[in-house]
Amino acid sequence: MAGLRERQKAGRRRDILAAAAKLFRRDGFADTSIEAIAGEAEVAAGTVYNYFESKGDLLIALVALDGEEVRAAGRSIIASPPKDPVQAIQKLLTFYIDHSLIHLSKELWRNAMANALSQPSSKFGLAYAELDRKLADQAGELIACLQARGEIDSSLDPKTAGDVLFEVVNSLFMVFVAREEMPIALLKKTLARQVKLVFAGLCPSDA
Amino acid sequence: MAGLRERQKAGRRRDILAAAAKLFRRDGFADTSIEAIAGEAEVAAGTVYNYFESKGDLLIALVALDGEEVRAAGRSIIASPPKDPVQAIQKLLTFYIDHSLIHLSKELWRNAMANALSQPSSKFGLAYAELDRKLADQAGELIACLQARGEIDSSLDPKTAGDVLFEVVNSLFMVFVAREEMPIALLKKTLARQVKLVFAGLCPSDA
DNA sequence: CTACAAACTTAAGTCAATTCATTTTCCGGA
DNA sequence: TCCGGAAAATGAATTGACTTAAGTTTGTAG
Repeated sequence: MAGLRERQKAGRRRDILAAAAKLFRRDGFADTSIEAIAGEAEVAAGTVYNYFESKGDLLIALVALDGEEVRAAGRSIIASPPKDPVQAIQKLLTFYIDHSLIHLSKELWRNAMANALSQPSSKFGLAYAELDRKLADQAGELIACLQARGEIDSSLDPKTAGDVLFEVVNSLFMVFVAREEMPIALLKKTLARQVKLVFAGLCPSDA
Repeated sequence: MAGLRERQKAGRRRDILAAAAKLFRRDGFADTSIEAIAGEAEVAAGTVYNYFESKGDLLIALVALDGEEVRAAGRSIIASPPKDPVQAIQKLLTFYIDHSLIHLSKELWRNAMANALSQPSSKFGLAYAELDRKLADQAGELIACLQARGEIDSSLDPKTAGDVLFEVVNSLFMVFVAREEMPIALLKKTLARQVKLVFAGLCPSDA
């Protein structure tokens, strides 16, 4: 009968996460205290720790929500990728980038990544790592799809190719969020250059 | 005459950094307090803040020392790279990896990276970013060198290629330090697979 | 030799995340 | 309806990074 206690618990969790989302976005991560989040959610500070292991976990939980959204949308790109393989890859990766700033600022991304890095074994640190893996797998799926159409050397391991492409976009994204002044256009331009290079490869052409 | 004050100051700085290195290595980052570092260096806690902006900066200073060492050693590899271009690249990148754990544990790397990420504009956050850039540039130099020997398509931008290769090794290194149980052999194996793929490129071979 | 200013050190704070002993709330059974 | 115990909430206490204001030390100019 989904007892009252269960429902209250789920509700509290939502309330706390919503309060955190609101305050993190409004005041930033560093300037939002647990007290403030607790106040906004109308609970005591200690209660927050019954639902989340730390302030950082709260942020990573938000990132994870965002990640699921991106991943779901990414599927539709894979379903009908552009003819040109380089464009297909660019489209998926650019999509990841464009979505990243809809819900979260650069400051929040920095702190989320920093927390995931320094606490990789916590419940939410693992969640972050898994999200990354899923997005890399998604890139791998796209590669497999392009291989099936003969656009990409079919002797290559699509998983490895997906990993490399995700590493490239993820590394560039880290630089992007680390520099408050760097415009998203520059990130995309750099990404395009690097994807082209990965596509062409380093070995001398037979020309 | 290199006034007494100057010399004392340099000495203190060295003492504090040495104390931090000792305690970080022995007890880990989280379990080492500024008080303890100050005690080991025989100064007051506040004094530490005259030399370093934060506990994280202290760690990044250690990483920077390590980084300079790696970079200097990397030059000798570039000076006489192996004949085979894939092997040359592997040798440089594998060297970075092998050096990484000589002075710093996985836990220290995680915390150093996390600090550099969350405070990218602090003095030492910038130092970390610059170190990364220098290592990426070094990879670019190697590519340029291989291009000069005709081992690599000379129409490619060596800087871009160096960036991509460094992103690959750096991303894999982050996964490596995030997983306490991951052996260095697996990291190298994965790196080898990805480097080969970047070398070959994704486009269908003309076979 | 002496007085002064700049730079340094210190120790006593402040502040906010996290913990924990205690109280309150909910549930199932008598 | 009432009771015992488990789960959850509470907020005061703890902890440790970082700040600051006051006191020292050092180099220097008169």
